[in-house]
Amino acid sequence: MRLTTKGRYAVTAMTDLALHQHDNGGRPVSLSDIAERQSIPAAYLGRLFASLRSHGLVESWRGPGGGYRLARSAGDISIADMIEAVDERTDNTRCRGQVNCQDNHKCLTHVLWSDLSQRIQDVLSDICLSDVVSDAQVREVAERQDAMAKNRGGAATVQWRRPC
Amino acid sequence: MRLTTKGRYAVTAMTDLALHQHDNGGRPVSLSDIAERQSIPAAYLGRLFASLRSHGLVESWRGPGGGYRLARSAGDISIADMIEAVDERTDNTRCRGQVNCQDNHKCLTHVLWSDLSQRIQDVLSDICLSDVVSDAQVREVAERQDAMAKNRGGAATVQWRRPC
DNA sequence: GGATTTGTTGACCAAAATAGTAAGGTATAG
DNA sequence: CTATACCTTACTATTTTGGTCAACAAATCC
Repeated sequence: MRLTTKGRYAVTAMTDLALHQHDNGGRPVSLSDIAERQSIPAAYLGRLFASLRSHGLVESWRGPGGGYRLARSAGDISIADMIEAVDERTDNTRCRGQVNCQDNHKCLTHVLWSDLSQRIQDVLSDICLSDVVSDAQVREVAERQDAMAKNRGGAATVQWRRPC
Repeated sequence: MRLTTKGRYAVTAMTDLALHQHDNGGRPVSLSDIAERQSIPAAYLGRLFASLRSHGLVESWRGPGGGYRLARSAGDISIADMIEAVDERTDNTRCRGQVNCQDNHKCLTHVLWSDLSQRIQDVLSDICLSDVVSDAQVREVAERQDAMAKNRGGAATVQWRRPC
């Protein structure tokens, strides 16, 4: 599990999604809105959302008025879930999961690292999206971002469609 | 703080050093011995040790019989210390420590990430080299590695010299 | 003093991963 | 039919990583 820009984008975008999920009567939140609010390249973010979707973290709707919504409750999505979804595991141990990496036994690195990465995984699994969303600092930034956003269009009509 | 091969090498090599510090009457442990035992390219490891040294984690002696020893007690060197020493911080937030990364304020990513990386830092700061060395699995691998090593030369004479 | 050993430093390099772009395709609303 | 918005693939540029090499400096041994 590595902390990289890709994972950061994913967490940021998911946080934005969680924060705006109930705007406009709960209609899906569009990619371009998220990208603009969070200053993330839209085309790049689109690919990240494809991963988030294939990992079952979000649902998507196509066509006008389409966009994304969380597929599970925010309390049920951990930071680890989001990072894992976009950060396709490029094996961390160089041992390719094998146990006979040196002299037909485990190498020292192997022993050290599996424990260490598990601990980090645990930390990230222990924080969920709802924790993030309810954080005071996060709310403060979000409110400023909303204030910044142009008021585009009036209240939308509530609609329900089946996700893709 | 990122978990990469470089940091893994550092932790592995430091662990090896700690384990063999009292061999041969406490004379410095040579780079080539560590590299061979842990299957790490010697030239590469040499550069990592240069970083470890400049960060005050090891002391070095040149010339025949030279090598490295821990500069502090193993209980006083954390995993975070070792990784930080070799993994020259390539700023994790893209905001370059600035606080006005979006709209003249903190961006959401900034808020999220500084907290998250702090938590990981805490985990890695909480484990020290002596914890690693006393781990049962680690000792087991180390003993096998020692058994593997050729018996080169008899007991060396004890010597004391000032580090570089 | 000279050869040898061992760490130190800098320049350099190749391969991989990352971050990002572009373009064509599919589904849906109106 | 057209505009919207997600979906997918292919491509590219840049950065980082992991690694090598050679020259150099210090210490020891003879």
